Amino acid sequence: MVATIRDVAEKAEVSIATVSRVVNQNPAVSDATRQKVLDAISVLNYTPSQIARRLSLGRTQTVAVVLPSFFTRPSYVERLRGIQDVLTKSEYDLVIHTVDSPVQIEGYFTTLSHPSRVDGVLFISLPPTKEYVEQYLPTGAPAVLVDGNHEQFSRVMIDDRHGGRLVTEHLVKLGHRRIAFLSDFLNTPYYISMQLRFEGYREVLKTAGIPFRPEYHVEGAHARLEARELARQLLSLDDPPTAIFAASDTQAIGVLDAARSMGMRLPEDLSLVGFDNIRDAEYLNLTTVHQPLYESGVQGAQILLSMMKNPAKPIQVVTQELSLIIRSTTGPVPETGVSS
Amino acid sequence: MVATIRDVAEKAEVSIATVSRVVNQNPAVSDATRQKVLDAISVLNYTPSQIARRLSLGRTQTVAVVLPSFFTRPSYVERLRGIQDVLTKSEYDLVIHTVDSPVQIEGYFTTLSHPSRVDGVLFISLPPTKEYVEQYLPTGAPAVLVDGNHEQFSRVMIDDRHGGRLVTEHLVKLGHRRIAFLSDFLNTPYYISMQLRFEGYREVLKTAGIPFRPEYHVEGAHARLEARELARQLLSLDDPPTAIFAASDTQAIGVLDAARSMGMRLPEDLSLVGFDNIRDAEYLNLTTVHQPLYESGVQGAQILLSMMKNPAKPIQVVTQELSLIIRSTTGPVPETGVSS
DNA sequence: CTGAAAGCGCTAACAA
DNA sequence: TTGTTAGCGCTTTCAG
Repeated sequence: MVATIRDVAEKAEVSIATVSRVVNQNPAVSDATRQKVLDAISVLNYTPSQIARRLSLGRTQTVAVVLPSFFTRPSYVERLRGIQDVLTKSEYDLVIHTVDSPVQIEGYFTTLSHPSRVDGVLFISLPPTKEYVEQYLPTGAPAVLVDGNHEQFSRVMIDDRHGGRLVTEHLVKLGHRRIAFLSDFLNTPYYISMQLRFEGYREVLKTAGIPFRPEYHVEGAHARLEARELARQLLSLDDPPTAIFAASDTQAIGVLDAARSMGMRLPEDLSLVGFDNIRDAEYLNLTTVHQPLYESGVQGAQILLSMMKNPAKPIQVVTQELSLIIRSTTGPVPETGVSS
Repeated sequence: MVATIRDVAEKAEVSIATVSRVVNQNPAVSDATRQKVLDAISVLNYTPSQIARRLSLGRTQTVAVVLPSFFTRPSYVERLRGIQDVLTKSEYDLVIHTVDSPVQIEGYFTTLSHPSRVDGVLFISLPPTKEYVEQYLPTGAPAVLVDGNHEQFSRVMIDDRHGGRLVTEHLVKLGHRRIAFLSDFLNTPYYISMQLRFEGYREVLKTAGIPFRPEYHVEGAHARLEARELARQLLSLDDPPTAIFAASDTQAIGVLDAARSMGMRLPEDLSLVGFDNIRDAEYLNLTTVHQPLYESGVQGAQILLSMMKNPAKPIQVVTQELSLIIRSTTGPVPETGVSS
């Protein structure tokens, strides 16, 4: 029913090899024959079968991106968009796979990245398993980590610990000493980045001679609602923090709402810093750390493209710049604060 | 370098047909041989080539979803997630294509949906072009419209006009007569849905004997920031509306901010209704119309799956239920309002 | 500049 | 229950 290369060859009265040549822009075809072929193609409304082409070429012309199933989050969407934008311009198809449990990760890391399925893989915010590293990385399709950090992978990453320091230093400089840290659960396989931010936070406290107070560290699911509750909890302490460092903007927004519902004004009564600089952060005038989300996708995809073109290429590591964006949710520590 | 079916056959000392049988769970294989093959497979770490399989089967085992390039919006992401969730459980790969200009749509509708590339196509919020309908729909891969409405397509849709009525009736019932409508630009190829909501709005006004006031209809880009400006404009009129119907929750949130920044309280000073019931709407306690976004993806994908299984299947149309979710941003018209 | 033919890795009759 | 074989639609030597 659908025209094949053979139909075109027949109609143009040439061989299928010639048709293949004109389709692939091979210059070794006379203008006359080329025209005949082109005509036949348009008459028959012919499109080459990608599948056949791929089998013949021995490549799938497809790259997979694997990411946690809550790709609903703004940060994943942004990264995905970056990837999508560069892949669209290439000859590669993009297929998306989501994983939601650590056990599933295992499976995906192995079967998915098998050369029979894809020519390359992008992992977003997912740490590779040891099995994958040992068994598939050496022989399998090239892989790159976006928002991940593993010596044996090409990757684009940020210095999360540094980010944690940036935020905390800013707050300390403003005179805050009661600084809380609100984040995801730190003990999940996904969020090593959060742990690093936490470490940066603690480092700066230490340097500033501020003792770490466990009650100032709260964890919960990565969502506004949960963050709001955690913030209420924090702000209801006998000796509440004067500043909150939320490990993501999404969570910072929850804090914002909690503060607002408790009648507090920012930055007069409370200072707040987020992380990521998602759209809403700008909109809400939230002080935050900017990390290039969209660009991380773009760069990851570009690195992958280059690795697929030249498999001998050495590991490439891109560390993206972080910058503190000071907006209106941070200010000097309130005068009225009871000094601890 | 990678094991093929032939390697397995050799190692197991059987024919490739037998290997193919065990791989495809064909019961006509003795347990003994099956075991031999299975062993060989695991020793060689064999995975069948999907490409070869597809070529042989004459199917691509791939479905494409085509959507506007701003898939960054919560509503698209939700729909996409629904599609992804059902496809993950099937044997189909999902490839994503975005289009950003009407001219690109044209191209995608034709080349993309060509049978050589995909077995099925899902279009999200994209109206099919006449060319596509005439040339490709009859012979090409089955297609379904998610959030679209066209007689010749299977589709899952909502009654947007009805949604517009629901909102407006609610407002009218509360006593409002100065009701504004804030939306995307109505004259783009994408948002027919917005136009229908607008029509629903006007119908109810008419029924209620409320003349339509052009200055109460404002349009702008689909974003919080733009909506905030539009709302300010609306609220600064000499005779400002007492209620605003925002055609999407995202825009409603912009209105919320505008009102708040002008010192207005909701619903005392202003009533506000959104549309979609995205996560944030619940979080912000926004009165809105719930439309099953995630489910639209699920259903669209299921319909497509059934069409691919049985191409003779007639067109399936699912109209999803809409429901008005009354939360805290709507209330009776303020007493102090100057009656018009 | 053009054509013949082998082969990419698999599936599915058809035979045995 | 198993093997043989003919494709699927294309790319790519190798000859001419």
